[in-house]
Amino acid sequence: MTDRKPTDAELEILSVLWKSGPCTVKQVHQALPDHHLRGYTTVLKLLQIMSTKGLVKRDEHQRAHIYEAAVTAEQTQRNMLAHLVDRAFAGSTNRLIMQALKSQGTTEEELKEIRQLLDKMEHEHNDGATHNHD
Amino acid sequence: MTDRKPTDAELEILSVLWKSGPCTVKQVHQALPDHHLRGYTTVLKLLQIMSTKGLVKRDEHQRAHIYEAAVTAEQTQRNMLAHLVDRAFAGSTNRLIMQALKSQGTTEEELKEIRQLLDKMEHEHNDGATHNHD
DNA sequence: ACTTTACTACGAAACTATTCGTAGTACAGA
DNA sequence: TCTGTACTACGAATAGTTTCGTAGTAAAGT
Repeated sequence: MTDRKPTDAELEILSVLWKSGPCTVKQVHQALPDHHLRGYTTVLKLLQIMSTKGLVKRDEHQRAHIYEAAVTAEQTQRNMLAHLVDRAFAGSTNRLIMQALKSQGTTEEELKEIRQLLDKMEHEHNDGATHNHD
Repeated sequence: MTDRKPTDAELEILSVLWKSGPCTVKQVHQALPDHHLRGYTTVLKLLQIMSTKGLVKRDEHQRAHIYEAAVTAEQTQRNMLAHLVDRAFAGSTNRLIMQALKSQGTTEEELKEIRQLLDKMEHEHNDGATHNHD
């Protein structure tokens, strides 16, 4: 349910819904970066399939159905991250983080942001848990 | 060339090659976690396809050909990370890192490791120079 | 009422990934 | 040489994704 792995095309549509909230097919279609390359009915079909998969839910009260993401960005991101860690990083989330840090042109602003989260996590470690330093 | 996006099955095979170095088909097959579920010729076929895609190269001097990864783990990881950032994180690597940090049960050890990399990157920001100290 | 417009539903084609079976071949051992 | 083994090559079946065309329908305009 929450642990589905959307395909690329599905992800593209989910991104629109996450960003814009509930939309008609038309709105989704127009919001796609390459909407002139995709047929309208392609998007419709995709949304229908996603609906049966439980990735989106729809409100049929209007003539033009309203589609809405049924999975949150966070859930999906975590799943995909977990999958990637598994497949390409030999199971090590840490390795993924290190690689991501290296490969981006990070601004100081962003580095600071990460550092703050790091601090927060370290606190939680110290308060809550048994820590073993060997 | 460097920017191919391996499929799941391909990634599984690449992982073996990254870990073990050059291998025969047999060796790859046996190294797969679920090798009893995959046919030998399935792996062979996959390796042949990957060869035409440039993901692996092979040495045909032996009767049993030797396959070797033609892309590095790092390159591939970066590509896949970039792809994921694009698709699922609205282009923000930072958001990916934050999410990854949150979703893992991180040890203090690992947090420290990340912090060190962070320090190093901040230094580079400050003096603008590239210096590798390690 | 009739026509046009804006939608949905759905079948089917095109493509890709993954699977394995069968056929062919080099080589080792009898 | 003959036979069995261990390998490669490759076609073809299956399954999933993505595409869109065509048909049907409700609603709005005339």
